[in-house]
Amino acid sequence: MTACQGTAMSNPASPIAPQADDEARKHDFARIEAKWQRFWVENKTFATHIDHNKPKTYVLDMFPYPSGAGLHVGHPEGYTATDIYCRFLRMRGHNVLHPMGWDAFGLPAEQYAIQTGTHPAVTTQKNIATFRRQIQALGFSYDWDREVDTTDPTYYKWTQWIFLQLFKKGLAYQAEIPVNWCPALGTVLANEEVQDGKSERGGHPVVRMPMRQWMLKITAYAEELLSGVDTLDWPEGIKAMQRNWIGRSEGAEVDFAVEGELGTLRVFTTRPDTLYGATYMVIAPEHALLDRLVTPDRHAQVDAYVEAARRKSERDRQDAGKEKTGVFTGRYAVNPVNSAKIPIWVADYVLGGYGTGAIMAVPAHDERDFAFAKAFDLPIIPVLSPDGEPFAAELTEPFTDDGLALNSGPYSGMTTQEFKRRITAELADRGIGERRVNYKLRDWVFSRQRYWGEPIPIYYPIVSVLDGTPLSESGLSPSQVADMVHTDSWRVMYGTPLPVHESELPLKLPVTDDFQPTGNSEPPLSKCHDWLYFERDGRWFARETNTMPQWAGSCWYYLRYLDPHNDQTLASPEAVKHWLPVDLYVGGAEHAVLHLLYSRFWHKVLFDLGVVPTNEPFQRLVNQGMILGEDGEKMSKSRGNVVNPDDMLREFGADAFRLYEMFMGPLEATKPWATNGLYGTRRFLSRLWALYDKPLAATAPDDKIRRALHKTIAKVGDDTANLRFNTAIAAMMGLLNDCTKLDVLPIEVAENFAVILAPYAPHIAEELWEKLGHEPSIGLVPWPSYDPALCVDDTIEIPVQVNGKLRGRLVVPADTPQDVLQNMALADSNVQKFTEGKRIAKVIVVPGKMVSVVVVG
RNA sequence: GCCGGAGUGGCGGAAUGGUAGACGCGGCGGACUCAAAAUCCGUUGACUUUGCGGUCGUGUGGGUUCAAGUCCCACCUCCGGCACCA
Repeated sequence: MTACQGTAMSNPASPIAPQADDEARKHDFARIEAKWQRFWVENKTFATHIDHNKPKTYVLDMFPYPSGAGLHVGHPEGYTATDIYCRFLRMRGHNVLHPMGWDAFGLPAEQYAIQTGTHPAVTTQKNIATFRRQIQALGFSYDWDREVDTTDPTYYKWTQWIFLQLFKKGLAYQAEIPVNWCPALGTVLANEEVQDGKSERGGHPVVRMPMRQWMLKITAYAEELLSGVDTLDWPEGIKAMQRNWIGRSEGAEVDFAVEGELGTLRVFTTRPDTLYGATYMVIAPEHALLDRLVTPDRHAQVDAYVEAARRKSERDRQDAGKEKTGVFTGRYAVNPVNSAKIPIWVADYVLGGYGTGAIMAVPAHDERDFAFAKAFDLPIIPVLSPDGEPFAAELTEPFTDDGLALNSGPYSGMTTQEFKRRITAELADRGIGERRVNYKLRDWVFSRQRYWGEPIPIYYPIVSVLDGTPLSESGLSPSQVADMVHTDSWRVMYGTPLPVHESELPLKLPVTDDFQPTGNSEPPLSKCHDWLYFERDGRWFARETNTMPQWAGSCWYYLRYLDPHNDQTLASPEAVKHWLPVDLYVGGAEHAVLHLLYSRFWHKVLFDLGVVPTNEPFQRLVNQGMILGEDGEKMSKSRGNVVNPDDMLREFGADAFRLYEMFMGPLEATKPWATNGLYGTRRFLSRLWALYDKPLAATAPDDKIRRALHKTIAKVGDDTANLRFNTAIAAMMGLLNDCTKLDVLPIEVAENFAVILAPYAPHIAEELWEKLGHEPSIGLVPWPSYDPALCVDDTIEIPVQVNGKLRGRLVVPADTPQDVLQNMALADSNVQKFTEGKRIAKVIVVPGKMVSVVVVG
């Protein structure tokens, strides 16, 4: 065992030497951290291989979008947590998979390209390099051999492959969907980019325009996605959000006959028990039957209303608030249960895309119908009350609870539940209704009119407009084909999508320097004629020019990590079988719904295809809380409260930074940044460093410090296993405070302290380990065990309460029996002050805990 | 409005129903220094007492209990998400 070199007190004291010596003995984090980071990379200390002799644990971070701004302090919060956890599990003998990669397709790189002409691939690689450098500077134990990049063709080959499987299963289809088209910008905008019907940037008008889009039929998995939520070890809030997003609701569809031989209008309702109270009907402005329903005298009004509704963006239609608008169509329908004649209105509070796009309105028992009926003076007829008795006065608000029916013919007096069951059955018998389950969840619009995304591996025949014959002229150039398609005699047969053969994947994104919007509604790829048009077997075809959304690459990246270099399959069966599911997934709550839902959807499809062995991808999910600025506000450039990790690392070092990020509070909590706190963790490390300058003692530590050590090992192990990093660090600070008082440092303490610190502050731990004469890496040392007997004190302090108030403390051996405690408590002079002259009604003694005396009088 | 989470010193936070405020930041006092920084030692919930001690104290109001930050009921505030889904 090498003694610490720090025993330099004996140095002959030249006036300068002691100072220089002090300097040399300081914790030089910059040198130490660089040294060990290099060591880990060069020795591939954290490269992971399948090892069936150890329990496997797959710990996943949400991989970042490598933005130009670089890392902010929020990123390393989750990454530090998982790193500590992984290092800890390795020391506990687990086979740990812990990878990192880049979610690198996306809008910012493309916008930057439009502004500067720099190709998105260049920007992306530069940003990735920055992120990688920053992440590595934090000393994380990722297996860098498994790094993935969603923009790498060897990666998106498999994103495309998954799309083809979806297509072949009928889960990918095309539809005309209204999008936000901004003619001035010549581009399609996301809902977030539109405000008050104007583009967020520039304030140009935006119109809703139907456009051909690729859709994924996530609704086919609605039920499975919903029921699967129950099996997940996720925060309740996130699970609730997923359930809410899927939005299952049970009810019935009912046909209403429309007057004038116009057939029937079908509605969806969750309250068929209120059918007798339907006093009017409403259909959505986009309803297919609307045109036929409107009576001639009403056409002008209805058309104007529909036109106005169409112009509003989805968001505006919602932002308009609860102010109800609508127009009578002039037409009536017949209530199937009581033959009442009720008017049909058109109103935009009914959504075209949900249920049947039409409702029966029961104003007495529905908030929205009530507001509408009040606004347009329509009748409100109660058909339900808490006790089945009519309401004494006119309703001032709708009664929406369950209760007993009234005014409902043979059903009067029936409970809501019973009524629903019976009427649904009866409607079904009469052939005018059926039980029905609806979901709020919509199919996923999967195409983007952008350049920087995965090409969708689909192509289409080019045919003659006149007679549909395929374009099979040989000797044409792609540009000539483009010209022909742009005339009106040839067209791309979008109705006949053909999948690119799997052997031709990846379908690479063409290299171009023209990412400018086309100015029409065509995506930028439509300008890459050489890529777009190709001849095969004498016929000409056009490729799909839409690209995939950013979600695509992040939907399945956790699978590619398992076997990132496999060019035969997205990951080998052996790898997926060994590693899945992800045991712990850590990331921000901003992905609570979309990313996690889309990922679960793809995973379930892959499960059905037999590609993965589990039906859920992420068994346990933890959301790290947001880190706010020092002012308690969300960090943002405009507020000027952004903290740059590079600055922090330079001044405090990675170990102090990691400790601080974890010491701030519970991982899940939102908490404000305080750079001052970093002085605390840096001071902790300097004092720790100085501790190892004390003379080392091979003798056993004294009882007190020994107990402190064992308690700390127990506490840090337990807390780390449960992701309670803040209290684990506090415990280590406590141990250091105890050790500081020592004159010599027992080796048992020196070694174990370094080992339990290693997951948290790995650089200094490695250095101390080496100083103690051991071979690196400390990360490979088994987690120390502790003696439970040493974790309880033999002398304890017992509080004594009189009538619930603390009146004394007894310092006694831990095993002091009950009766002795009681006698001591009652004999305590301060306790006696409060029992004197009173009757002792009861004495409760909890051995090892406390004594509670109850007095009366 | 609905769903989820949280309210504890000057600040971040800690507490299997059993001594509230661990640990850290900041403050105060002291040591070292010509001085300052750094470092080290002590102290630090409020009020009160020379001291021992006492009173109050975990968003508010009730309740259960020998004992409540913790459990129950009602409410208030803040944060996050959803929001005309019939």
